[in-house]
Amino acid sequence: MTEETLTRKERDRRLREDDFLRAAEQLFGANGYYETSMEDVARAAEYATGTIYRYFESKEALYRELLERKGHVFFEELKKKVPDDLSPIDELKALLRAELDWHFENHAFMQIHFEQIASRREKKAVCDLSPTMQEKYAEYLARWQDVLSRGMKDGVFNSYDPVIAVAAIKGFIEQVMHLSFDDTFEGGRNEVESFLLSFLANGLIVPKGDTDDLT
Amino acid sequence: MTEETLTRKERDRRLREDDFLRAAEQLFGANGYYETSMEDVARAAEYATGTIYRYFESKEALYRELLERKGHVFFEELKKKVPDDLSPIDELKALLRAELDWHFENHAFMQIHFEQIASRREKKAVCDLSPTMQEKYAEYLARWQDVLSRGMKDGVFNSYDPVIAVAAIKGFIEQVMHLSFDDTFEGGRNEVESFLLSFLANGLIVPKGDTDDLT
Amino acid sequence: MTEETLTRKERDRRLREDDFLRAAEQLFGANGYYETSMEDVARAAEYATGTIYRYFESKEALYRELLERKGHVFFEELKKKVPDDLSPIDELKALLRAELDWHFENHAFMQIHFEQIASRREKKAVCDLSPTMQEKYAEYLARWQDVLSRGMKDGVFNSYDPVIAVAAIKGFIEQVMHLSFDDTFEGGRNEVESFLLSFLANGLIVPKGDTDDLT
Amino acid sequence: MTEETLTRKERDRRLREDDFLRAAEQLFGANGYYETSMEDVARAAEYATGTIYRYFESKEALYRELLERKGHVFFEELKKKVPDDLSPIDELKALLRAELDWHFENHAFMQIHFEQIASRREKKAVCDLSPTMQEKYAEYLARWQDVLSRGMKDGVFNSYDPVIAVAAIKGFIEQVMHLSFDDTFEGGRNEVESFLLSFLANGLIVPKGDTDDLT
DNA sequence: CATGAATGAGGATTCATTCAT
DNA sequence: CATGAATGAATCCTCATTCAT
Repeated sequence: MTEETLTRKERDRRLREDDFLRAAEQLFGANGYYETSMEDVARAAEYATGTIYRYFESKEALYRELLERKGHVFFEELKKKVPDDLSPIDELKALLRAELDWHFENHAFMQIHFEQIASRREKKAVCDLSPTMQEKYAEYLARWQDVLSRGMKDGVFNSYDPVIAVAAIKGFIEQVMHLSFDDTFEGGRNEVESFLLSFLANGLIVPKGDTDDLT
Repeated sequence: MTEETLTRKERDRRLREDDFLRAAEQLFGANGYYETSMEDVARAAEYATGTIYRYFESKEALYRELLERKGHVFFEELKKKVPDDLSPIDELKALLRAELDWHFENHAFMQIHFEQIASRREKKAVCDLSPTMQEKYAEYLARWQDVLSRGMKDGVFNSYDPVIAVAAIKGFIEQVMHLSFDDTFEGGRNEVESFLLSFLANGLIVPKGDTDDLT
Repeated sequence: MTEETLTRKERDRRLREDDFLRAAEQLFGANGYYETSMEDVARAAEYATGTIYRYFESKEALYRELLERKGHVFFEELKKKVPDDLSPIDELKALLRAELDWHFENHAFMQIHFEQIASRREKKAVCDLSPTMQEKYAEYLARWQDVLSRGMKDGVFNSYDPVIAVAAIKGFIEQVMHLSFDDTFEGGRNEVESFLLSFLANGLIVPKGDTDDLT
Repeated sequence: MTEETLTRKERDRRLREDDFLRAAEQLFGANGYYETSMEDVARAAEYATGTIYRYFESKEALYRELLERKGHVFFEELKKKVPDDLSPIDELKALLRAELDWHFENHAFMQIHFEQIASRREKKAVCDLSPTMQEKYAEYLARWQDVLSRGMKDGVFNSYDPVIAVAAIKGFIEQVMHLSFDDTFEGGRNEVESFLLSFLANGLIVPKGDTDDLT
């Protein structure tokens, strides 16, 4: 009985938290962290200003929690969608598809993520992530690097410094994603996906017989 | 005489403006727009707070002017460094090198640019650029697209939607740039450049005899 | 039956009230009125926040009630411990001892009392006492004054304005009490009592033959 | 020239600070720390709310500065008014008079002091004083204790624990002061002074031949 | 009657902007 | 034209109090 009560309470609490997190996601995503006031979030969530503070210690805590929760979900989905016994090429494709899924389904959050990422260097990020989340993110990058490294060792990928290559591929994906939310761009998810795979496969420049060396 | 006076005034005015823009560039770059106060800028520029307002209407105007001026310089340099009579491949290389030069010489500004870019979509960008600058930026993208299109037509580049391809290449460059300013990354300008060219030439995936089709 | 029910209800009500008053006494005493929230009180009393308001109209009412009840108890004890047929000297001693007893047994409350006293003048006291309690307090001061007056008339006390003398003696007692709760002070109840009595008897300054007049 | 400018600036700054400190003294004194808002202080000082923050970091800092400055002045006056080559009795009298002067001339401040003192024990004081001021206060208490100790050694004062005796005398003075600001009390500064000296000299209880021991 | 989530007015603080000197 | 003190709107956050369950 006590247990059920607690559970219900816990569930209720979660529901409220989610109300605020959802509202925060939309607003931070649409207007940015600094251009969103706690009152905005409260109003969007249809609560009074003070109510947020029963669930989140501060604006920063709300923001951090949003990053944490969403990050958690992202990594969970990744785990589900990308088995770890694939060949490098298949894993690359699976990772790419999982990212695309995520981007297309979490547009507002990705805006926040980009804002966070853009200011990650130097000291200007709104907040630091929890050690747990930092670690998860590091693991995630490590996975990308690992996929590339394995593929290079197997000879199915060209050889690059995996650290650079991962950064490059991710920037590449991100820009294409950005683009795909631009009103002027007409392609859909499929165009984007096939472009990415094709580009990764063939690069930009057509090999020209014996002289395919650019540098 | 009047003319000379005006000129001197104009020149003086420019000097002051530059003082503020330089200070703003450093601070916005290091701490972000919202974490930089006008007083910070004034102090860094060694003027009084109110003085900024003789040169810039508002904080936003200062920020916009910074983007405008720097953008202008960037496009000027591009014009100088990249002649317009090159073959697609050479122009691509020249564009790439010019961007790399710029990135490495304007680190603080690029931070600002990334912050701006990250929030470009939706309504959250700190400010809109002037029509002139928007046009220049559009021309610049068009130039990239044109280079790619020409190369595709000539058969030296693989065929993609040029709009996507440009976005991809730019995201790709930007991330690698970001990385190159990361303390943990050890490569220098040359590593970065050769990586980019090589990746553009060869892509990631090694063509495997007859089955080089990934999709 | 109705009567017994009411009685039980009444008794229950009292029990709840006492729970809150006890908690409030501890917290107001330890942290002060303004640094104690109603939620703090509720938690300490092991009730929900809202429950307090079934028993006390407001935070101020809770505070006032605390002063009233405790004041009432204090005056009751005084009545019990200090018979009213004593000689001035014995009554003085009895009053003093009763006060000391009270102080040592109600440390937290005395903190509150001191906070109240310190801000009694002007308009800054947290609340006014009820007329009843004000009257009781006035009577209590009057009793002190009466003791002194009688003693003066009898020639066993030196002659002073009784109003000043009472204030002085009470401030004197209070400070010594304050001190006795200070960690750095090592004396106990007995030291304090004997000091007070001795000081009242002899004053500070040793009479010097014929010239014991200071003024 | 530069020097004069700086001096003028410094002086101006001091004047503003004093405006705020004066307003704060009145309001904190009259209504207490917690019942005084920064807006109240600003309005009383005839400035806008934000202006205070150019002079004091926070409400607490304003309060602390008030205690510090006033404390400093008090100790300065004490130094001027009480030479340190007096006999114990004369020094006692001089200290007493200096305190009375101060009390009568700084009524509002004394209210604040009492509020601070009342909550000094436990953890509820609004703020801690600076180490410097704490030291000065300790020295001041030490001086009182020293006067008493010397007098006791010389045989002109009765022997008590100086720590208790000082507490007692100060409480004694404070209450009489409090009283003197009460509307119902009709005595003035002289009555108060002569009462205090006389009480210190003779105590309350008339020595009764051989049996002057009360305990 | 108890509960504790929700409320929202109130207060501390910040900072872009103004303006008298 | 420079100055920097003053401004006050805007924002974060607290907490006494209410009220639906």
